Amino acid sequence: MPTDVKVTIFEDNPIMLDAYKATLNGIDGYTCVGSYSNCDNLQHNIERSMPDVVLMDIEMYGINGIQATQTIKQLYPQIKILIQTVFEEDDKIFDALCAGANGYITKNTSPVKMLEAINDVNNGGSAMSPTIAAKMFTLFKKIAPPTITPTNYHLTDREKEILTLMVDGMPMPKVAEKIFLSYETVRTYVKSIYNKLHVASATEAVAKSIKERIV
Amino acid sequence: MPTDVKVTIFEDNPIMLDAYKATLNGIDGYTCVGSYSNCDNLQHNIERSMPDVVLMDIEMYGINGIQATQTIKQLYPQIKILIQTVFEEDDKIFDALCAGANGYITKNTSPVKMLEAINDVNNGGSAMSPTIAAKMFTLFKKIAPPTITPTNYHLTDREKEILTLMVDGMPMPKVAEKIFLSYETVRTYVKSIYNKLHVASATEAVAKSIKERIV
DNA sequence: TTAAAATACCCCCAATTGCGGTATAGTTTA
DNA sequence: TAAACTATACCGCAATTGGGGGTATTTTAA
Repeated sequence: MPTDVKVTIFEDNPIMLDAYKATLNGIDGYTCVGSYSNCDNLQHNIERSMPDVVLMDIEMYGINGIQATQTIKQLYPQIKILIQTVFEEDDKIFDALCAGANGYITKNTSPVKMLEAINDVNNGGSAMSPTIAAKMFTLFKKIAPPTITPTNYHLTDREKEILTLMVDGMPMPKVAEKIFLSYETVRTYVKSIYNKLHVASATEAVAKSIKERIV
Repeated sequence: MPTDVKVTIFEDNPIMLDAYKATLNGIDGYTCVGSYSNCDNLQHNIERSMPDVVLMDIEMYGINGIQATQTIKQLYPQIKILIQTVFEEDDKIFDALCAGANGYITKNTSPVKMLEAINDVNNGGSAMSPTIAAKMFTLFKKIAPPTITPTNYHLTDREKEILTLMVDGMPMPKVAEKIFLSYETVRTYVKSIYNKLHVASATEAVAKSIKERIV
């Protein structure tokens, strides 16, 4: 028999907290190893329970779920975090994803779906409610569009290398130093980059590179 | 009794095509209104079947699933498209999302899950296999701005205005001309921007502005 | 195999930028 | 009301950049 999936719950509402705990402990394959109604002593509580999966309420007093997610992920990247929320706000989703959440489900999700989601994240996948997924798709399209038809500017490896350093704001003399080329050579490459990108300055090149994800 | 969800299938493999068709027609609530093994006469086939949901194989001869998705979405944005794939390549997912897909599931998905996914997209949600979702999360984090908490650099309106023009690659003399300020004044603002952004050059400022969506 | 890229290097010169200042008038706010 | 901030403007100097011209190998592709 495989080991149970160890779950720690963070949930504002004590009634919900108990309900989740009961659900988990009542079903084979899952054990609730910790349940907390706030994120005080977060590190201590995580270290004591050492869960596989954390079920994290996003709306909590004090430290909120997103901050807690960040903290946990920093300390223990292998712990999977499943965010739970009543709201479906775009920026919250966005923040949660950036904080390193592995899944994002709404609170009206059925217990069956919830256990499924816990399984999914525990197995290295991600779980999302359909509405959340739809929002993520929308968000994705919003921030991704620049590369609908990625133009190929035929930059050589050296050119891409130099362009990348330029995007990091490195002045050419430093670039030359870093990649062991003469200053003049770097300048020659930069000129070539400008030609290929149809720009006339470093700022333009950098802007275009980032916007069109050239580097 | 609610109307059946009308589904049109595009699938390379005739055996799979028949299997999907049989599954759909065999279960209450779903009707297969069209099944095609390629995307020839795409528009005609869509117009004749007028589905609620399209089940689209991504790997097909001739017009591929992504192109077809784009075409269908352009013609009939209300039709939901569920992409099906054996592969789980990052750029395919990316392209499919950009083309306007509503869901993305792997072919090893069980019929139950598939019907669920069809329902999800039909109800305006999105469906994703856990592995796909995980990949999307990763992709998302890669292209999302690195700032979890967008830093407020307290730029004044003028500073933002000038920074915006810089991001467009405009040299300072041109900027001065454009906003009717003296060249030296623009330079003073630029210095102030660099201070606030903690950068030392135009390229750095531009890179930071775009990456952190300051402008 | 021959032409075209790609790689690497150099010089000059004018324009632009970065950095250090200073200064004044007006507006906010503590 | 005094202090702080904002918007505007200027100067000098050194460094960096942009644009133009070169030259020479090596690798790639037609």
